[in-house]
Amino acid sequence: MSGVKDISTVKACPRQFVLAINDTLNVLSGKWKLPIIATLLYGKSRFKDIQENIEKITPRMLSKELKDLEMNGVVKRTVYDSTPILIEYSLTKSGEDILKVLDAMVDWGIAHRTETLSNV
Amino acid sequence: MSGVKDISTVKACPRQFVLAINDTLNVLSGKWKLPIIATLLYGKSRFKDIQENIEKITPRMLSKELKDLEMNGVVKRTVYDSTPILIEYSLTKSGEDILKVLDAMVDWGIAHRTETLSNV
DNA sequence: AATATTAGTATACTTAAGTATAGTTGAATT
DNA sequence: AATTCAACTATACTTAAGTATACTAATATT
Repeated sequence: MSGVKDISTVKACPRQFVLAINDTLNVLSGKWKLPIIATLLYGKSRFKDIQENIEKITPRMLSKELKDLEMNGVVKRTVYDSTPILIEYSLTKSGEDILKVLDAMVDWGIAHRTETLSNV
Repeated sequence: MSGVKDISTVKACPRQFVLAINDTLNVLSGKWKLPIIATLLYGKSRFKDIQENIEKITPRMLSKELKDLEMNGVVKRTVYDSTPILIEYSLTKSGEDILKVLDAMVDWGIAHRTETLSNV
């Protein structure tokens, strides 16, 4: 019921829809956001693991993006006060739910490739 | 059947899914892509109209982004050989179908706001 | 003939995003 | 006591994205 369903609906596209789309794009855009989210979906959780899983990301970028995702409520950082200290990154509920968006993107991307190939 | 349905599926996320997601992000990312697509969905079609509809976009950026979207098969440029010459921009089938992605983004964005507010 | 309109292009510049490389802190291992 | 490891931070730099301002070519209007 919250979705944009057709063009006539878009004509009256409310501000909160625009904000919602921008929030979503914010979480997904940039070179490393998607690899990081995918890695966390896959189950890897420690800084080192994520870094090793994503070839060529620098610790600087990983740190920056993780902070960014944490601030945006997509990633949760947990410090385990064990010895040695363990820091675990995980997706929040919202973070996991973003799969639905990725799902729609996969569908569109594949359909689009088919579409554009058939028009050559 | 092309969608990413759950985490176990993601574990085996095929290359073509990644490519598809990247294609989609490519079409949507940047400061002006969404406003342009929204304007075309709304029905405006001439360069001037689009420019007037999107406050603060420079002709340079509009020109660049339209070319980009055209190359990506999302926008179609039609030259009407009338006097005066008329150039019309419109969304392709794929371009219109991207509404489904926007739809998923609206849903996630709104749910995410609700979610994060409830966690304060 | 001078001015306006549409659909842009050209050049120079600024800001944002990302990279490279080295260093830090605190505990653990040898 | 010296080295290693995890989880980063700091500084300097490059590349990409976006802005500002002015201009052009082809017609149309006054």
